[in-house]
Amino acid sequence: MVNPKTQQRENPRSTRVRQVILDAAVNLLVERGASEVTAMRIAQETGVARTTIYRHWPDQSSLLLDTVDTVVSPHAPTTVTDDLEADLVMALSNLRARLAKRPFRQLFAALLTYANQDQAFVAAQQRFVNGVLQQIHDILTAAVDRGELSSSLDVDEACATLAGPLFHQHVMLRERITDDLITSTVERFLAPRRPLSPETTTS
Amino acid sequence: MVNPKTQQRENPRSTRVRQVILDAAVNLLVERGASEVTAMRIAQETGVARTTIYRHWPDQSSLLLDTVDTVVSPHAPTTVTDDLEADLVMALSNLRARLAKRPFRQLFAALLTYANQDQAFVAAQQRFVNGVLQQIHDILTAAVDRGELSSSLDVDEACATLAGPLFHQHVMLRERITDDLITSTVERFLAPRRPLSPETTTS
DNA sequence: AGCTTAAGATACAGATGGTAGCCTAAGATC
DNA sequence: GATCTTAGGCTACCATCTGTATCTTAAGCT
Repeated sequence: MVNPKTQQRENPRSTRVRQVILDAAVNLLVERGASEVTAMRIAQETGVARTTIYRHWPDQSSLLLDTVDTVVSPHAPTTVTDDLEADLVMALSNLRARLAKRPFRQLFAALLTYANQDQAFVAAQQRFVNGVLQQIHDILTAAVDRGELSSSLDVDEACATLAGPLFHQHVMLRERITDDLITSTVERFLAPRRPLSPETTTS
Repeated sequence: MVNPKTQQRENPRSTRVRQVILDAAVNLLVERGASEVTAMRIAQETGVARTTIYRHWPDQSSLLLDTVDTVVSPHAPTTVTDDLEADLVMALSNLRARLAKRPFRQLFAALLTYANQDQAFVAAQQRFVNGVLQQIHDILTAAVDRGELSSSLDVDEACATLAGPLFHQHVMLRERITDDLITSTVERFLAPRRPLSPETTTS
């Protein structure tokens, strides 16, 4: 909401209090869901006066938006080797781990719900999903750059092909993502792009 | 909530009123989102007394659960021909149409949100998603039955492979599902299962 | 026609979101 | 260190909303 950069210098007390509020908001979002991210709840959680929260954010929605953006964690740097298949399997494993971790379900549910009514949340959702896809994206573009994948490859579509099945399994079906799903997804993606299949698959 | 089958015979007035309530609830869910499915809103929408709604459903959550189940529309019967590729393209096109239609986003957002706190909604979500996947599932099992696909095929995993990319595109990214995504998804799924590729793809 | 039951209406308690105004202390300025 | 400005703490308040209790009335069964 308030952007510290554009203001002269902010009262350090304000910055501190706002941070306390945001921390509590993040915690509530992750542990209890978006509906619990309210001024009242945060006040009784932190000791900060409820009215102070309203001084920083006009309503629940804008507070939640900032909270959501805070949760969108910084992506770990992508390590790219020369083994495309191994890289992709690693990336999908990381994706699985990320989906399984705490913030994901609550955060994503909140994004979907509010994105239906507020464009700002649509943008937040896109930032979030793109962050989650970052590794896969990096690996693919690197492979294109070094000629291992055709330069005519539609990287976004490839991301959909690779990440889609995992999302489907975890978000839609709420079921476990098996190692097998990961390897076969990568395999299926890579197979037609190889000059000749080294071994016949057991399918 | 109340199951008419297990009761002797219900007052027709009650049945009528409950239907009016549910209809309004469905409409509110689809048009405004789950947060608007409240006794107050429905009362002022229908003219039914607010207290009457509480007589049928103890709280907002159970009313919403029934509402959600009402929206889960009956699946159109699946038509299976002997052209597997065409069938799958058709099924994915139907899926795309279904994702794009009104109820989907609001309904799914509601399911995700409440499934994080209430097991009953987890089950509802699974019913819903399975319904959406029904066609693909039918087509695949039929193909397995007539020997066109290996009997060792994991049908659920195949569903994930086929539907996953579409979900990814529409739900995660909120972007359009192109014809190309559909055909290439089907193509990629079918390719390694063919004895010999009839034509080389342009990838 | 009479009886049972559920809907309608009103009133109430409790929780919550958001605002206003005053007091006080943190921290900036001199 | 004294002073001043600003923002947080506190209290009170209003409006909205959920859920309950109670009474009246009418639908529909016998």
